[in-house]
Amino acid sequence: MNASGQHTTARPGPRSGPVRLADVAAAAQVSPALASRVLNGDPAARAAPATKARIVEAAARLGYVPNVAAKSLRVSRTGLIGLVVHDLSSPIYLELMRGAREEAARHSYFLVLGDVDELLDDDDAFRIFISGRRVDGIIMQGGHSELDLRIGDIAQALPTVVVNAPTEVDHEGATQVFPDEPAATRLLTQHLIELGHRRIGLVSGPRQSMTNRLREEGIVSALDAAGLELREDDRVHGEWSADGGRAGVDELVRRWGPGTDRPSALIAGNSLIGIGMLGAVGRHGMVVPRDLSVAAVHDTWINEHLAPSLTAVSLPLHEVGTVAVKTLLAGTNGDRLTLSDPPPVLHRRASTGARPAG
Amino acid sequence: MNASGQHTTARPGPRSGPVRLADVAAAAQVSPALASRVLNGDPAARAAPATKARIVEAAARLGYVPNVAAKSLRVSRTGLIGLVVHDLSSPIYLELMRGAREEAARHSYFLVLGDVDELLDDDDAFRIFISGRRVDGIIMQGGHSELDLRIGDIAQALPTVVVNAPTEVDHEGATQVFPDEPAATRLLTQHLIELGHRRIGLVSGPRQSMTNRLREEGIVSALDAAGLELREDDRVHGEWSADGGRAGVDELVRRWGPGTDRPSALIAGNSLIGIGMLGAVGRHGMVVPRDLSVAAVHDTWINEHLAPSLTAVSLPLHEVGTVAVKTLLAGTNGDRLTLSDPPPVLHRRASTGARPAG
DNA sequence: CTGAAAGCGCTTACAG
DNA sequence: CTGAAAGCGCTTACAG
Repeated sequence: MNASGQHTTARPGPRSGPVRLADVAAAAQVSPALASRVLNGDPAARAAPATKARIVEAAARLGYVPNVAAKSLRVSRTGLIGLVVHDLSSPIYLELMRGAREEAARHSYFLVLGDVDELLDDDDAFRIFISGRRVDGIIMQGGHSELDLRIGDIAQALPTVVVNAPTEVDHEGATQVFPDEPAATRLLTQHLIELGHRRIGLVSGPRQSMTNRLREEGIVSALDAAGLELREDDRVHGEWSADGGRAGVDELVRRWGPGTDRPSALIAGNSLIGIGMLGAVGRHGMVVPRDLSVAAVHDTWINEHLAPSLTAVSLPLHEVGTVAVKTLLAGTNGDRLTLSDPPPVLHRRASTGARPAG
Repeated sequence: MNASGQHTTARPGPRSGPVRLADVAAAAQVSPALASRVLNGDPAARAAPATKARIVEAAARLGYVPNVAAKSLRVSRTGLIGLVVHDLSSPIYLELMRGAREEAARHSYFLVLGDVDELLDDDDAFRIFISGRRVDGIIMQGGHSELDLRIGDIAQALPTVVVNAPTEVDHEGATQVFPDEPAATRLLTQHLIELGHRRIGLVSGPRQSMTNRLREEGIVSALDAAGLELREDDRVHGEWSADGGRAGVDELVRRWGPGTDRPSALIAGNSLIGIGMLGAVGRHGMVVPRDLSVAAVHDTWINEHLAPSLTAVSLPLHEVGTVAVKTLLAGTNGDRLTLSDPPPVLHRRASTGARPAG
């Protein structure tokens, strides 16, 4: 159109690939630099409103979506958080994952799934995940003895938050976030005491695990306040699973023998154990709660649908997930956060009742 | 040390940041190009074994981990697969997620979690996830009406595999992977027929959902082969949840009224519904399986621990996950794969029994 | 076969 | 305030 007749009409044909920032800039007749600043809301960019509008409009019209890899390379941020879980088949931590995912989304972050065992087995995967700047930070479930040993190393390479299961020792730089476990089991125990139970047993996970110890601590303190105790022969430790719950009840029944005095109520160390216990108690010919009350840690949707429905105390797992992400993104470091908000809540259901008169 | 005294001793101080390919190359005294080729196992790189060893050794010694962002930018591959799920609180698809994660890991891929509703609500998130080259491909659960409508668009932007819930129509370019639903419910129904049941009811998810239709198809065909039918008034459709199961039983009981003839067995459209049904049946004063047999689709670990334990047919969800990833990475396109390996397996448990004599 | 060079698409000191 | 230029760390045609 102009004198030379070239520059205005001879615009390069539409590029085949995805729209780049340069395309937007060209369309809006500004430099890529300015386009970048405006699109990213840089306050220093005080272009004329009309110019800004032109850039935004061009981006929208062309369907511009920033190339994440290029951005990452430039700013050394991936927009990803690694979530390392023990076992993707346990529903207990779904709520935690959910909380973490939601909070991440609020910050325009996405979650990348890692598996503890795989990461430990595959050195390459471990290195890529941890040191390959594949993620900006990592949230991992504590309580896995082998992985716990490496938390220090991991935290050195990457912002790290350990959730849920506190570890023995503090780890240089790793933040820990977990629910107030003793408060939860205290509540559960008090409920049973109020129902008249004087001897209360426990089926839980590995005895030495921090999680078990904290949960026992709450039980013992509540019993203690009532002048009662958690007897050595009334506790069984095993797996954190329904099978563990079943095995625990089997073991207790074996110990009791016929005619012996026995606890009138049992606490399940977690929700899976509780489910297993309920089934096992029935199989031994006892009726819950008439013969034995059962109450569990973790309030999941299943509890309400079990027969009998399972009394349980809720743990703020959703919050653990959100707080873990917040902490990670805030760059807080090395703290140990015990979540007390929301506090554990007792959900009374059909599996707990008054101590039998006998 | 040499004449000039500079070049040998004045090696640049160790760079502060992470080790780059250039550092490895320098340490091994080769070009970055060769280092890249050797480290990536490029068969064209036929350097002397000693040279190769030097490169590998240098990489190991320096703890070199490739920068994922730089690699991505260069090769236009992220090494990530997006997994878009409906509801991170449903345990049913954990097995699918697990299968997908494992298969992804085998190919050195990681999974990024997306949420259907969030992606639909947040246009930015949707665009970044789908078009930002944030992931190399996407696996999404079908059966979400709103998202199903956009499958075509998504598949156009990205290799897409729809799992589990087949959609109404085929989508240009999207592969679908799902279990053999009719085979599963056929097995379940045949089991009940063999137990002597002649009238069998159903509590399932939304009537028009493809998943429900396929599951009904199997039931009807098995009944048909035995000269029986699925009566209109013996089926209830609602949510795919335990609450849905409970509501379904409530509704059926209401319909039956006192003294009426009624089905002697019910099929649960999925595992959550089955759990809800078991609880509800008990609450209505009926004993399973004496008064009513219950059998469900999906064999999860919970079934065994319910009271009574729940008869169920397994679906190859783990395989759906692995096949989805394989398909995605193989670049296969536009097929509809019905998985028949492993075939559905019936797990007989205590919730199904012979038809009462009455 | 190997190396020098270009370039993936961004952002951001730096100069104007 | 804006633009030209450099550079994030890789890989890969291209030339030798």
